[in-house]
This record gives sequence, C-alpha cells and structure tokens, in this order.
Amino acid sequence: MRPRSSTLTEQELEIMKIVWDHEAATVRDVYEILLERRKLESRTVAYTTVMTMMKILEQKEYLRKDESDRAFVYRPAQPKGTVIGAMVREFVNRVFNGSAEPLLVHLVEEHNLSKEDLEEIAKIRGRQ
Amino acid sequence: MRPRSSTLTEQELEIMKIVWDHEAATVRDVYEILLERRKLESRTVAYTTVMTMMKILEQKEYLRKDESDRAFVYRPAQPKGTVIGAMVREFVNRVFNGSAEPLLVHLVEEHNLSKEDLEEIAKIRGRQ
DNA sequence: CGGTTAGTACTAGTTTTTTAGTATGAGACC
DNA sequence: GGTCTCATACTAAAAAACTAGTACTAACCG
Repeated sequence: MRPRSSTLTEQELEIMKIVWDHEAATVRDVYEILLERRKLESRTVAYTTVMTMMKILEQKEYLRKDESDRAFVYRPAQPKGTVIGAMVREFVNRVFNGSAEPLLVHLVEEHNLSKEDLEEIAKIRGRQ
Repeated sequence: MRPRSSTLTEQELEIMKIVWDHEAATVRDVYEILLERRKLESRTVAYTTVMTMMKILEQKEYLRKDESDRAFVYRPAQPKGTVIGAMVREFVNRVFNGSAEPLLVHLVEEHNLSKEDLEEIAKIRGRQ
C-alpha cells in the first residue's frame, strides 16, 4: 500500500505559507491570493477547492479554526519554523540519506552563496 | 488539473539512487536491494513493480537501457549531481521561495553542523 | 419581505503516483 | 523434447493528491 506523505504536500504548503504570512486568514483570503497567483500561470482554482484543502489541514492539525461573525477564521496550529524544519529534515533524509553536508555543498555551488554569507551563518552557530 | 511532478518522485528517486550507486543495474538488482530495505519496515514490493518504475524512468530519460545477454541493463542517463541539483532548486523554490539562506539557517540549527563544517565549505567557495 | 450574495457541508470526480497481476517467450536443466 | 526459471510486455487497479459541483443556510440589500 502506498504510504501517505508525512509532511505537507505541495498545495498544502502553499496554503500554509499564506496563513503563516497573514497570522490568520479566511478561505476567501486564501482563495483570492491563490487565484491571483495562478492567473500568472494560466491556471485557476475553485473556492470550494481551497475550502476542502483548509479543512484537510485542520484535520491534520496544521490549522485551527475559530468561529467568527461570518466565515471561519483559520490560524496556524504549529509555528512555521517547526513545520518547515520537519520538511527540511524529511528532504535531507530522502535525498541525502540524512546527512546535511552534501546539501550544503549544492547550496554553495548553485545558489550563489558567498563566502560572506557562510561566515555570517557560521557566526550564528559560533555563538551557541 | 493536477500538474505532474517536475522532478523525481519519492519512489523514482529511491530507484535512481540505487542505479547511480551501482553505475548500472538490472531490474533484479534493484528489486533485491529494495526488497531487503523494505523488510525492515515490514513492507514489500513486487518484481514487476520495480520493472514498471524503471520503464517510466527510461521514458522520462533518467535511465537508459542496454540490451544484454539476459535482462536489460539500465544506466543513468543523467549524472546524479545534475538531477539532485534540480531537486534542491525545486525544494528551495517551493519551500523558501527561491532563497537559499533560510535553508542554510535551518541546516545549521537542526543538523548539528559545526562552525568548522561551515568554514570548510566556505573554503571551497573561496577558491572559486 | 424577496432576491441576491457569501458561507459551509457533503459528495464525488480526475490525475498522478504507486502497485502488481497475467500472458508470453527465451533460455537453462534434465 | 518437456519443464522450469526468469525475463519482458501489456494491462489495470488502488491510494494519494488535487479539484470542484450541488444543496443548503444565514445575512445583506433593495
């Protein structure tokens, strides 16, 4: 049997990023941002699709919903850093068998990270 | 319509990693390694499943197959670095909107990368 | 108040991804 | 030569991921 993804799927992540950035959001808020974005790629999305996705995210406990005047207001149930951290870990496991160094090398070589960038990060680490 | 993944899917990647590590492999080679691995998680896989996956990888031009005495011999059609690099880029785009620094911070904070590790990487970069 | 708008619940379809069965053939084995 | 093993081709189906329609309700608007 095919196992279910242990982290956020692509669409789930896109929605979560919007909610994180807004602290709280209704289905309509997310819907409108998504629609605007997709216009650029000549795609579209239905309001009910967004609703369904957000309901799933609620069931998975990534979102929490509060009753409000009119529409439900959704808020993140987990901090962004925690969730993204888990995604990074899953990626490192899946692609690099758990070791982070090779990923680092890729980042340096292909993403224009300067020596200075690294030194700055190293300082953060050094302080700990 | 749901778009098709632009990079390797999870199972595709697992197979590709095996072939990369072996330079060349038959369906049976891959099948046996996969079976051994899955035993540990009480899962299993059918020979024909592996065959189907490798055929798909051939169609997607990640693998090339050579006629041989008995079974086809599959070889990577693209170098590991190139493909993994594309996966890193896709991940950085999807999760971090294209900027690599936040990923770096996650790596440092959660994957026990020492100041020394970073300095070593920085040297590589410095040489360029 | 009657119609329109905006929301939810429920249901269900499509595509991708993953999985595997069945038929068939070539060569090894006796 | 007959059978057994191992390979491929073809087919298809289940699960996950994504998408969206329809029915119904509340509230807003004239």
